[in-house]
Amino acid sequence: MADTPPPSASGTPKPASRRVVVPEHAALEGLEDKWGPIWEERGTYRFDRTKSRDQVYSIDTPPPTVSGSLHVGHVFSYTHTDLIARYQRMAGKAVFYPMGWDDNGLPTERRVQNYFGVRCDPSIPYDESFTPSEKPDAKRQVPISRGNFIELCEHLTAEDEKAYESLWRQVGLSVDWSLIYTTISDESRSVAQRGFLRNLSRGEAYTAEAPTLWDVTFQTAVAQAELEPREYPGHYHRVAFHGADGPVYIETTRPELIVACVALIAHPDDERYQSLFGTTVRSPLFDVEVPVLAHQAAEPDKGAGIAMCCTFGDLTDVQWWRELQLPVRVVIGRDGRLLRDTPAWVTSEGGRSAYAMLTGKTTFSARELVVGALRESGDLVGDPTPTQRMANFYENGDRPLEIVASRQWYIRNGGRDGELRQTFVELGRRLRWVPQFMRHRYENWVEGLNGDWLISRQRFFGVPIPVWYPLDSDGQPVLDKPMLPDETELPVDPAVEAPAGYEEAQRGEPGGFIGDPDVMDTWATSSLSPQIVCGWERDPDLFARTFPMDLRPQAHEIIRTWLFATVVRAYYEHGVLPWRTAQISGFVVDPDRKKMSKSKGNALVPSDVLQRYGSDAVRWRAAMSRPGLDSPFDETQMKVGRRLAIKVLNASKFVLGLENIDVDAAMSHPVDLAMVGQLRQVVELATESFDAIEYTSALEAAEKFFWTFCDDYLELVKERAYGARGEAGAASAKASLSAALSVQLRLLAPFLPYVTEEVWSWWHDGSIHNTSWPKAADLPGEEGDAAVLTATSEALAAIRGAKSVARVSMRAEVTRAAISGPAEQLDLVRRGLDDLVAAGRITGEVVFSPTDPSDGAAEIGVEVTLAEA
RNA sequence: GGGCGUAUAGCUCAGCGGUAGAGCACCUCCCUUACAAGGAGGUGGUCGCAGGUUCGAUCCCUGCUGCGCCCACCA
Repeated sequence: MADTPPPSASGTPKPASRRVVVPEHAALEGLEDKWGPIWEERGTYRFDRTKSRDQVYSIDTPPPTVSGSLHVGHVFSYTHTDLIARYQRMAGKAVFYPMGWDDNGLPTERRVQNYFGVRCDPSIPYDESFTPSEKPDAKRQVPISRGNFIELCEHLTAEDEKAYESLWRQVGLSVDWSLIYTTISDESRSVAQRGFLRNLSRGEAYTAEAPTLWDVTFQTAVAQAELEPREYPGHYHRVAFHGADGPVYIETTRPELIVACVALIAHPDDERYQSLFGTTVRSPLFDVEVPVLAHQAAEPDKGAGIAMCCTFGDLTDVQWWRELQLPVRVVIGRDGRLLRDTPAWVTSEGGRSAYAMLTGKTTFSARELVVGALRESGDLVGDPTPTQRMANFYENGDRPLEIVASRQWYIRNGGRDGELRQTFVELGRRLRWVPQFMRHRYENWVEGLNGDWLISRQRFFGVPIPVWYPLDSDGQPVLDKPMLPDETELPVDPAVEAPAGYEEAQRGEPGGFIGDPDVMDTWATSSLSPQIVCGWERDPDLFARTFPMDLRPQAHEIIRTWLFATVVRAYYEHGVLPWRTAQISGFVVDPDRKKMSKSKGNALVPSDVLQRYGSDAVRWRAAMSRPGLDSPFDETQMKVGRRLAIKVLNASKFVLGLENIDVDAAMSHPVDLAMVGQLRQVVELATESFDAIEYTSALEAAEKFFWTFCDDYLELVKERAYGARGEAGAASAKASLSAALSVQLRLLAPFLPYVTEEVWSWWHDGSIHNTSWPKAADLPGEEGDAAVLTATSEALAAIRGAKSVARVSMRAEVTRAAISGPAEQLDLVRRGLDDLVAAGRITGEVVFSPTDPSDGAAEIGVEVTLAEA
């Protein structure tokens, strides 16, 4: 590895003094393996930390979740970022381009469970000699200690991360691989815990006992941002509550929750229930008295128009509970089963015996039992009618979430504070979004928040909440007197370390302490990615040079999570937006326009595609999908990119194979000046596009010109460059060809880093990726008339067309050419006539016949007479 | 229910007040000293539908419709 920073990009690159060496057989194959190690060795992409903030371009790379494999969609979106990184580097910035792995959290735990056939049981002591089974059985998971479990997580993620890095290197991401981070590392843990402690000290984080969305499979709380509504089959049950003046019918899909009913609720304007408001009714089976209340969130046309409110069946229940100040009646435990103890509010004998049959049952069997009992008691009207109801699921779970009351940690995000919410909306408006319309996603989400951000998880492989609680003389934790570590001690694990002033032996003892058992959700760490990579509090010098960052590239599906959470944390800690620009990439979708994802089984393994077409080709295809737009995967498109890369190779072989190129020779020929003039415009267009993060437009401009350059210009000047019409003409052609090639290779370098580097190495020392982005001024020579090339090319195309129609070779001699067109067009053709004559193989006379402009014939036409075959 | 995006050639997409564009695919031809993993030429579209503005609309406005996504709802 090079210790010295890469040469800064400045000035017009000069060819090496050594002779140009064009290989006999140039090919794309093997370029990845050749250049990857050289870039690493030379430190081509190393961040130059001597540069000040205004000379730095810093990128907040998304750390991919380490859960086994990356797919083609990842390759595309990470390439989009790399295009910008490479452009900025060539444009003279010191590019701060780290890479991270998101390896903490549930996806990792789940993968470890399946991979090794284990599960974490925190009550088991650490076993130093533990080794996972050779033949794990995912169905019969072996319980192991938390310590052993975490070791397995670390082991497996380390393996996965190697594979990820190797893929990214193959793709050619110009990441500075010395700037690697993982979200479970000590450094990330320190940052996450420090961030949390700061939030806590400023009152932005707090703990509260509250209704919490709970996944009974994973045994953890989940946050609003992790919800996924899904269709879930159920039945409507029409059930009678007993009122003073007869039965009141409600409809419910969850009869097992009747015991937890705290009120019946109808809309205040609903005529049917006016007389019932203020009265009470008794629940069937359990005979619990509940009030009938009015609330505007009740919808008259839903079900019976009057709802059974339970604490808690769904989020509307939570709203009613909060706004109508209803009691909490918890019947479902964290295991998803009905509580063993008969609830205290069920007082009648009949009610208590009715509950007896439900204790410890799953919600599913409890429902069946309750329905049977209701049918028997006559409180069920008719048969349950099947329905598809929407239920909230944890995005990684497969059982509907329950709502349980539990103590959790929260960070304020405006979900319960309109003013704060508005602050975050405002911050979102100050961010530059690419594409712009993605801002709506953000505003939709922030404005729809209904609670603070729940960050604690009852899991194992994550960043521990850095908090202890003293135990009173009864051994009960004193929750309102948390004990916090000093920032210098971070990271801490309260599960194995004792707080200051305590001995480990006092853990769990009366008068001793306990550690908070929870870990933070992975977003609570990744929301600090700018702080982690920029060295917040660890390396103030680096931080000053890189933060706030320039670019946050990410997928649109995680605007509500990663992007929003990062804005929240940076605002609290630094009072600023964490970056200037958010670049939102679209999805790669399958031919049916469905998002490609591993879980859907339609994901493509990228290594195959990269192998077959080459990295440059795949990158080209990625670059053709514009920011924020979904793009279908289509292999035939890869071939187009590959063809471009091959063309670069071949055209370069031709240009650099010319003898005695004098780069300082005067460009004098009108066709040369025209080509160079057009290229100047392309440079400006490509630069503007890149500055606007419109990499696709930059590519299109460069590519379109390049094909014209090859198909028309190169053909026109080939003979002249070989010296057929004298030294001056040849020198002009060769100087133009070489200048244009240099500029075009650099325009294409961000897209095709391998082939451009290969060609560059034939005639330059050092990497093309450390040279300067081309400027119009790199193309010397007087201002030419760009139209000369266009007109001459048009005439050449007409000659080719005539030959094609006549079914003769392009080499066929033309004994007479009559060129027609508007007079001013013909003048342009005259200026390039010698090249046209050579390229068109015109051996006889050329006549010009101007057309009358009033005829409307604006095009150049050529009538040819061909030599006898 | 609210919002965002999108609709142009068989496919993927540009364009955008002034006579429809590219690439792929398809057809025809051509071994030409950078390139047959190539080159040249060609076929192909009432620019989703209906109104409106305008001398003129694929483009601007309004309303529909299809597709995709985000948010909300979940009795």
